[in-house]
Amino acid sequence: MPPTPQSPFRALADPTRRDILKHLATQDMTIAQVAQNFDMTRAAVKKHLTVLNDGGLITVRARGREKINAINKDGFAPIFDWLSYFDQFWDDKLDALKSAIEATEAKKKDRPNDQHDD
Amino acid sequence: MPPTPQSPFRALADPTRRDILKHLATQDMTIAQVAQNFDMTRAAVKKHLTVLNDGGLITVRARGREKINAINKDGFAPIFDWLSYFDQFWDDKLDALKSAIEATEAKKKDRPNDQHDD
DNA sequence: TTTATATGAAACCTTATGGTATCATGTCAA
DNA sequence: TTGACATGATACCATAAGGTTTCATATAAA
Repeated sequence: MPPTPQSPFRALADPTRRDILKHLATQDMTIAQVAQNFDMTRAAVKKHLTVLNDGGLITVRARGREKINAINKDGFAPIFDWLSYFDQFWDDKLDALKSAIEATEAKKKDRPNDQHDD
Repeated sequence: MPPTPQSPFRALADPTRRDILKHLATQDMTIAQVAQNFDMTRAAVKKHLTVLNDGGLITVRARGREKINAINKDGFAPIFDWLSYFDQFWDDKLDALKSAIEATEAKKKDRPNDQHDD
């Protein structure tokens, strides 16, 4: 079944799903691994992962009987695109973000191999 | 009653509310004015405006019997803050955004009164 | 003051959402 | 092959969400 495309905004609406993304940002994880971080059943976590996948915010690949969930940075593009519509109203916010980006890049220059592992 | 603080992410989850924000970006509007742009009752639009207000994405001020709804750019800060957590994983996306910011700023310098219409 | 207008609020309906429990299926390991 | 394990899928439940209608209230205009 092809993943039902849906707005990533809906996927971000739930705090549990936002938490899941933060966990997945540190490393790719199986469903069970994700579920370990939450006080709910694996089935519930799996549902959240389905919504995140439908929203394009994660990708899922099989590894034997396991499903490896990984953050999909490209899936966030629609969010940035939508936010950019407001650019002209938010110059100060964007300036701050721009500074943050530059700070991040400077940090990376210091530690070029700061990577997450799978 | 103080507006119930809530996640702006939830406020952005609904496409109608995202549309409302685009309209409010062009000009402040009364509830009735906002409702004119949608094929639903004023009461339904008012509910959406309440959610947007709870999420901090708009402000509401009274003008006589009217309520003027205005976009609240500061309300988007939590969204940028949250997204910035992922900076280290998204450098290319952020680079693109940075370019977009710079392009926007250059454009503003050229046409300081550039306004979009829907 | 009377009437029209703009909003507020409540009751109600339908569907979506977030959760559970249970069972089926596919894959790994003895 | 057999048993354990990771996931898939379904049924079910309670509540939230998005919408309507209706009525109340506050302000504007005659």
